[in-house]
Amino acid sequence: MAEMSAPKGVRDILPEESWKWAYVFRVVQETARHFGYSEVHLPIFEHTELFSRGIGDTTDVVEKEMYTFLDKGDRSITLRPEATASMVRAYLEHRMGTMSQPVKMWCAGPMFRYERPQKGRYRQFWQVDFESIGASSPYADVEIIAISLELFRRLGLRRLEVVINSVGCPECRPSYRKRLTDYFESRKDHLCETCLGRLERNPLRILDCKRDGCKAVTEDAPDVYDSLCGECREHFDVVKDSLDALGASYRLDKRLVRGLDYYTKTAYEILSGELGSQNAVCGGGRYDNLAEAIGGSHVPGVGFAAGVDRIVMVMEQQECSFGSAPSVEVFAVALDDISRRNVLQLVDMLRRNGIVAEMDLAGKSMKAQMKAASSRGAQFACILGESERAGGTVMVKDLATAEQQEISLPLLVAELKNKLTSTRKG
RNA sequence: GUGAGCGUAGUUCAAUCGGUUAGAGCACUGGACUGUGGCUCCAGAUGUUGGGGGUUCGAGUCCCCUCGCUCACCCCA
Repeated sequence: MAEMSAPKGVRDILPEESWKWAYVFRVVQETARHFGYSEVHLPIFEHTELFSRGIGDTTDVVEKEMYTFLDKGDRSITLRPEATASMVRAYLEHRMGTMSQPVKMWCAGPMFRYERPQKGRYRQFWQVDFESIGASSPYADVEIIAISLELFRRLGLRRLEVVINSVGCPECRPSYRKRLTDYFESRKDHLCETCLGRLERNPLRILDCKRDGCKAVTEDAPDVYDSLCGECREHFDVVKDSLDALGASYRLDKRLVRGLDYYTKTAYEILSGELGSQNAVCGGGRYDNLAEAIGGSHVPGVGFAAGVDRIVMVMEQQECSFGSAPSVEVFAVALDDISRRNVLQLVDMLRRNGIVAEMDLAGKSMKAQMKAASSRGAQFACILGESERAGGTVMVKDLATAEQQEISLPLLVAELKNKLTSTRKG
């Protein structure tokens, strides 16, 4: 039944998984607070132009991966493929340049890219995005990298690889680009077809081609580091020194590129070996020319985005803790129809007192209610029948030990809380 | 956009060389046990074999198309 299934490349996060996601978001939120980043909620769609100018109209993302449509007012609208452009747009639109700089914000939400789905890649996927806008100092870059490291440390991710590079700035990149183009031009016949295309549009991209032939050619390609201008070199040195000071290990990789003019200086990614071929769990860098590209004044910025789907995937693979799973503390059981009314009141009273309580909603027999109580994972069953009604009591059964105890109604909450504290967390 | 593998019940899988009415475990519902879950036993419900077309006396099985899933290329978080 095609009409009964979700569109290709999207997925439902169901109860068995959603509590794990909630845990990840809680950790993100807390980490953001400790680093002084404020949460913002930005729109899921924007003017198409924001992305074609902000991301670059020669990128694959903009050329063929965007969900773009005309709305009823004939405006070209695009479901956001990433969050950075919106962040900078919001910064400019709300004149955040008048605030104390940098402005540090984060957001979380779904992103959309029309791509062929595969492991760790969906058409709707979730990212958490941190941006530090308005400071050009390398310490802003370092803080961004540090947040992502601390976030993953708190989540318990292991065996991550941090890869960093500097892609230069509008001062030094053109000359590097020229040297690179000249170099590849002379070895054209060794390049694959896609790289021949890249040669004209974006020669930096050839550096991370995975084909053996191209890889071999890139071995002797001009080094980015030799081409960095003084400012970029100094910036990069401070970033590296600071990471050393923080005890963070990283690998330099001159193949890591962001070929567009708005991306400047620091570029980094954090990779995990548990993800298959979509191995980046986080990626980011500096974009000092993005604000201008989307029509604003010159505002430097740096940030990262981390993929929530992939984070959860790695955490599951590495059996990381997601805190405690939601659990039912009390399941109230009615022995007859008259007791159902009392059970309803009982459950209501327990909930008001902060106890996780449930009851049968399907009109089941007592036996089936008991079964439901244990399949829901309840710790206690509170049984209510004719004799309990008469005595103003409730029969409390510990479902793990099968011990039973009749407790009078006024004492019930205190008794239950007492029994629960031994197993309760947080 | 390109390539490969796979689609049978909610789920995991079975069904001989193409042969009758497509089965089983788990899960679900009910009962044995009329006020006590887990264990056991019994019973029940659930399928357009992803969809369409073709070959054949006969198709879950073979062929074509299509859709979907998975992985990889590509790209990225």
